[in-house]
Amino acid sequence: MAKRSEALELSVLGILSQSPAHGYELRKRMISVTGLFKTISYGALYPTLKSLVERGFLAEQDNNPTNKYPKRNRIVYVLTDQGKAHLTSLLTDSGPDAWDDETFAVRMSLFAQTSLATRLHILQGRRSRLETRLAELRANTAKGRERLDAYTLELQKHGLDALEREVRWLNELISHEEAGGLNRSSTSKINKK
Amino acid sequence: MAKRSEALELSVLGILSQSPAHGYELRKRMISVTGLFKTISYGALYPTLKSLVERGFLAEQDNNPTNKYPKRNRIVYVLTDQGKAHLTSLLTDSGPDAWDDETFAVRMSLFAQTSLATRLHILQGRRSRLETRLAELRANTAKGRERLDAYTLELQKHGLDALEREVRWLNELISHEEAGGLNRSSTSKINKK
DNA sequence: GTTAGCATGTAAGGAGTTACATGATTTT
DNA sequence: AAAATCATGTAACTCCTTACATGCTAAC
Repeated sequence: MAKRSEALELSVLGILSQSPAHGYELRKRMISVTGLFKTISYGALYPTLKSLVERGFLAEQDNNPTNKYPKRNRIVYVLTDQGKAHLTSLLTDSGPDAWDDETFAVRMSLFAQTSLATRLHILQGRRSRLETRLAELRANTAKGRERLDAYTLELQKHGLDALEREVRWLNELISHEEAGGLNRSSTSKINKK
Repeated sequence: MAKRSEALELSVLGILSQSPAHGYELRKRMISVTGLFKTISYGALYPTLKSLVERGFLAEQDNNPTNKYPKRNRIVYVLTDQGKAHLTSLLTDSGPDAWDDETFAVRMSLFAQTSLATRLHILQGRRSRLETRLAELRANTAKGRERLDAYTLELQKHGLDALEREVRWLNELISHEEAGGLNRSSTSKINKK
């Protein structure tokens, strides 16, 4: 249970850990990070915020995010200490959900707040998840012989290609981590050409 | 409304247009084509089949798909004439839903049953959808300057790269279509290197 | 003979979208 | 002053997953 909701909550907590924000703004920031994949409707966002407040993870700052825009009926949300602790624990105990397409991106965008061990755990888990998919698809392609038409073949080829590419990318990220993390080494070596 | 359901129904009808099958088998075939992206649970599949039967698009062949496995309580589904017509019309009048990630793959896997005009329409629609996303992301990246950490940047770069790659792929597919379709020309020119 | 895989189905519940409802503020 | 955009929220509805319930057949 709680599959996507975990990803949503995680990204809300993650963004708020960087700076407080109100719902409308939150959504835009979410799109810019996770937006490669999905957008979230207010019908999902506001109830989530409400629930996080009820559980003590967020507090409603009645106004002023320290900058522009005088006053309005905006509600600025801030992480509570409990919320920070919750975020840390979510980030640390990553179950197999963390290898999912949607969740992985959110988690990686929060890597800066995690330990090397956690990062490696997630990257390797993701890689092995993709390798399993890859193996299944290849077995299928080889065995199948289901006289597929040119279009379906092209589609499969493209999908396979994208998967292989992501695995290579993960391999590079893992090497970098093992050599001290992305922060330390030059990032330009990845995806250089 | 009916967003995913359309994709589900489309892929059921599409697969059955190639040959009759029962639910269990159908699901496996679905995974092999669309499986790059998602799998479907029986809790979704069987009710869908039921509904398609009720609407007259499918008929239940009580037994025997002409081959092995003597008899069992398997239900083999066949497209009715109405179902064929429905499939054709779904394939032809493709609204903006057809550019969605999930739906696009299903539709492309059925390209062999469509006209050149339909194929071009979908490929171009998909491309312009991706180009819009791309433009938004780039604008965001350029303007933002939200001092993102190395991990988030790497993630964005990878996402951008994948998007650009898909656009190039679509461009090649479109050229090939304009030159007579994938069937006619050598497919090896695409994704050769 | 018992485990593993084939095969179908339903009920409860989760998670999110769409559509609606409302109002302030900024831009034209 | 109208239009666009910012901003929050709720209720109904849709679609799907999970968990359960059932039974056959093949393999070990």
